[in-house]
Amino acid sequence: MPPATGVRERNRAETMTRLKEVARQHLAEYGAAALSLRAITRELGMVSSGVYRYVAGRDELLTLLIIDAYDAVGAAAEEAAAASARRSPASRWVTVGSAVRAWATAHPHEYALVYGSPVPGYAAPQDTIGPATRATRALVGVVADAHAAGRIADVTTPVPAGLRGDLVKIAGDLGVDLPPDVLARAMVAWTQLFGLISFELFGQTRNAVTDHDALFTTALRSMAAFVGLETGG
Amino acid sequence: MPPATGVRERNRAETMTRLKEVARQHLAEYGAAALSLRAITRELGMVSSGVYRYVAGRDELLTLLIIDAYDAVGAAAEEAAAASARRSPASRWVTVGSAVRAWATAHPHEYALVYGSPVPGYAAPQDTIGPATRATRALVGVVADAHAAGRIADVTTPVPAGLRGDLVKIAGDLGVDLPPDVLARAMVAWTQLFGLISFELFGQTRNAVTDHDALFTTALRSMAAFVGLETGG
DNA sequence: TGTACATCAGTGAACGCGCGTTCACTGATGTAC
DNA sequence: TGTACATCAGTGAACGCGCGTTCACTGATGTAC
Repeated sequence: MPPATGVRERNRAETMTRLKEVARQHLAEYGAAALSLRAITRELGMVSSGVYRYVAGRDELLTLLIIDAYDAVGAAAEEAAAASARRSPASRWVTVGSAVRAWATAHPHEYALVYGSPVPGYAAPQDTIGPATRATRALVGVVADAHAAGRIADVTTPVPAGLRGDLVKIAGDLGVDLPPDVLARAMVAWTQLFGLISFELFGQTRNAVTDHDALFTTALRSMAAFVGLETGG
Repeated sequence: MPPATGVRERNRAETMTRLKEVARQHLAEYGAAALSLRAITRELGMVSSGVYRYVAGRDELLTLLIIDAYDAVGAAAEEAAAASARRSPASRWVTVGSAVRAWATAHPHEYALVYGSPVPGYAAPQDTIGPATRATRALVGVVADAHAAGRIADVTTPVPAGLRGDLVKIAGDLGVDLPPDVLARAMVAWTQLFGLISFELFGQTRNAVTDHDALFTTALRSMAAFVGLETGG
């Protein structure tokens, strides 16, 4: 009785998994710019040309890793959002933001791959767009949940005409129901979060900040208030 | 009558200038990771080994470019701060922030060199620390000026103990007189600014934001209010 | 002013390196009858 | 169940590339007397 999946198919899937694992390790250790097909296949115990049975070339491997990274940070954010569903909106913002930061500090090169300077000579294909929005959707989702529950302070931010259309479209793309001015504040908070993470990981606050945990918590709480998210239970 | 500066000295200074110019061009065109001594000397019309009369190696050239970039963005920020000295604190924040963004969009690879993911295999020496703080000092200076003039709203942000010491030291290093909680808000606004610029330049808002000018102005105004900077004249 | 020596910018050849990708091949796995 | 052919994962050699850096050199510029 031959197994439902033949030996070839199983081997292939297994090798593909190992390939991605080794590639991820190399990315973590040396960074994206230094990612080398030859080095990876060497570590796989395979001859360098063998990799072309699995990926079309270096760019395709990078695309796989980018999708992986977006999915990983997206999953971390979604989990944190789900786990904190019953807490106050402000507390959820802090929780989800901290989850993103925790993932980033644990995987600095993967973070740099997707949120840092673009890899020279590489153009991201369409496949990366979907996974790219997962983390954003989780963060904005916290704001949308708060809005739906009527737990956002009643402040209004002036939104110029040129931006209004963008915000309406973004809300549609993310599948959330948020007034433009609230979404505008959420985007400001969103960029603040990633700006702070980048400064920490890329060394901009070196020689200045020693307690990044404290800075982060303070920043996240401040931005939750800025967005208008309610605290108390 | 021989000139005060000999032919050799003049030639050397001129070649050094050209070298840095070409290097900057290559950086702008191909990015830091692709910066090649051979390509640069080729364009200089010099043989590749000749460059070692001017720089010790690739890392030293990168250091020169990093210092240049920090100085350029710092100068842009300082000019904007000085030119807007008589305007309201909030207006100055918008002005200085916009100047930083204008420089960044005009020099994306230089921006990426200093605020993007670190160049693999390169460790920044001490020489880059001084110039690195110029832009920050200009931005925080706007807040400090407002504080000195009593033009910051009287809100307080809770600052955890671990962060307080960092903030006191940072204020000292930057040579500004600001209470820790105001400086904490300034840092949040500072990271927001660079986060938004990075998202724009690195493509994170592609397919979503079409009017970056409007988003920027909105974000800067919001963050000025967040910090507590007064508007009106 | 003229001469002898010292400095040093730039040359040209060479080193050893690792890279991505191609190509014809072998031999194990799978399939049709 | 057995045989003949098809598929395809992985091999091994080779291609051409550009890189950073070293080294002994030449010839113009500078300096001391």
